[in-house]
Amino acid sequence: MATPAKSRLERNEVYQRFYALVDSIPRGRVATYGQIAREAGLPRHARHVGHALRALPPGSELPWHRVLNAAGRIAPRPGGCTPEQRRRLLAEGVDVSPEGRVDLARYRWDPERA
DNA sequence: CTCGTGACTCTTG
DNA sequence: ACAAGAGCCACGA
Repeated sequence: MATPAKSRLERNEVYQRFYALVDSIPRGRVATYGQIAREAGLPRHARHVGHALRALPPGSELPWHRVLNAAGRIAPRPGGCTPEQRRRLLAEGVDVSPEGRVDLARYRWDPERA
């Protein structure tokens, strides 16, 4: 068997942890995929955060738009919802360049600091 | 199970 | 600042 049931359950738990972390990003702040993975106790699992967010239903309440890549850019994705992510961030007071770049030094969420 | 792909990241040049 | 290569590992065919 390539995928034991136990692994699937664990994956689900990991996803829930990612969702909880993303959900705790304050309004007007942003975080990176790698950062979320680290906070979840899984360093170098940045891609898994991407997978988790990709599996999110369209009408989700989760603030997925507050998650950017390590370069402080809106992650390009096949869906084509990138413009909407930029729009949502702007609506929260996050300055996003037309190219989708955000100043992480200014907007990065620091769980320790608040 | 193998293989290709990817909402990633880091290091080099 | 950008491009290329390597590392990482789950997902879907």
